[in-house]
Amino acid sequence: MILQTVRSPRKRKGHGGERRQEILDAAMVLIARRGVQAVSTREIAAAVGISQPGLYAYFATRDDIMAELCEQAFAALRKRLEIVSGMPPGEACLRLMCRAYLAFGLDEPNAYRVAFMIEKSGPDTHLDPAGERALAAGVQTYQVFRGEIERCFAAGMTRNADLDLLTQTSWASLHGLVALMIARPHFPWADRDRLIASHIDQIILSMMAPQPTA
Amino acid sequence: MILQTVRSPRKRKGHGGERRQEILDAAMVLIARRGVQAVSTREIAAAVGISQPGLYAYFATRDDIMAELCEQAFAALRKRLEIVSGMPPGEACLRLMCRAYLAFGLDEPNAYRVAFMIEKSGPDTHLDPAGERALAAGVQTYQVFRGEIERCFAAGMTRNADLDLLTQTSWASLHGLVALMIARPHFPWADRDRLIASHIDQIILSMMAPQPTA
DNA sequence: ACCCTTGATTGATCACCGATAAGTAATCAG
DNA sequence: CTGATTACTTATCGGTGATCAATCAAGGGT
Repeated sequence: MILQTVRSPRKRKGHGGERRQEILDAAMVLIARRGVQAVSTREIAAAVGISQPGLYAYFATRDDIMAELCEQAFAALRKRLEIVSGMPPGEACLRLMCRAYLAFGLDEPNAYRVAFMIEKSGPDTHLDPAGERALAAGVQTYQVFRGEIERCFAAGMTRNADLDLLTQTSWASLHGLVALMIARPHFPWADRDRLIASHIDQIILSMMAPQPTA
Repeated sequence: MILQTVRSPRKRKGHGGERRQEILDAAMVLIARRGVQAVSTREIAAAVGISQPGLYAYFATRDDIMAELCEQAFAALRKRLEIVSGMPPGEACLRLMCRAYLAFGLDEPNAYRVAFMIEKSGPDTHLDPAGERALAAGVQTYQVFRGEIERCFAAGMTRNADLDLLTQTSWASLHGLVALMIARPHFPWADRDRLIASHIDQIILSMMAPQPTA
């Protein structure tokens, strides 16, 4: 595969953050084309027209690049979720937010993968700096999601269950559908639109039903 | 890390299928210890006491080893799900099956990862042989899951929605919780037991409610 | 007892990976 | 013009999955 773009359309005089974003953009394009795991630092470097070690002037690590892309992906998801922030609270608002979440994951599977489906390694319990940043971005997005649910509940939706419990259950359900459909596209899935509708119904139903957990 | 076991406890004379399972067992142990992505063919070979190229007499590819482990993982999940096959159909049966699913994923995160969370690569649409086998194992397990739901529905549970739709929605929800909790253990999760209870409630509720999708 | 075929296993090697070290070329302040 | 700083390079390291020709252990035929 030919990887280099214009072979260094400009060199020298790289004044700060410009190259940095160039690298991130190139990385995202390559990820979309060849998959997250398959993209190498050499490919990224070639795509922006610099040598492979040149990347390390801007990022400490390959994972650092991924972490930055992860932050950007979470920001994009956050933006999608926030389209409901101006809506009157209620069921329609929550439905739309769920729909926005699924649309993001299914429209931009690679951004979604970068945000949610990169696992650092095994069972070692501590977080490296890149992992910290990624998690923080995730938590921030979580809080937007949670905030909207809270708003709808405060405005009179009946269920009085634990807000975090309900938010995490709902988020996990949404994630499950996106992650599975992305990761296993060859599975004999039911009709996509009906599946989405069914899934959202499930979530909304659990939000509005009287709390059965006890 | 010291990887070799007894440094080649026995060499030569690998008569057929015995070595094969040895390799798989060693691979699974190493995966549990160091993570799926971090385990190399050299480590696996050293653990069973053969050279690295020696693996390729038994498996065509590293991914082939993973595919075989994937099949074993799905078989283990299937076995867990089948504990409800002797139960009288009904809500309790479905609840227990959901609980069994979550227990498998959370008890054996690495088996779960191998089964569900290994992504081959990017957006190339076709499946390699290893991927085919993994998918087939997944479908087989799906059908066990689906079969139990069908049995409960046939025995009088009310909802008459599309069975595949409901099964896939439920499976996806379960997967979402497991996948997220496994992949992001540092997220500020709610209390684990209550989260599990809430999640199962959500799924059961959607199964028993009258079909709202239209 | 011998040889010789067969197949399991190996060391050597390939291309590639992420990362580091040290040197070089361009730019800018004075 | 000089010196320092920045941006980048080449060379290299150890590790990866995979391939290859060579080798070693066993077994059967004679």
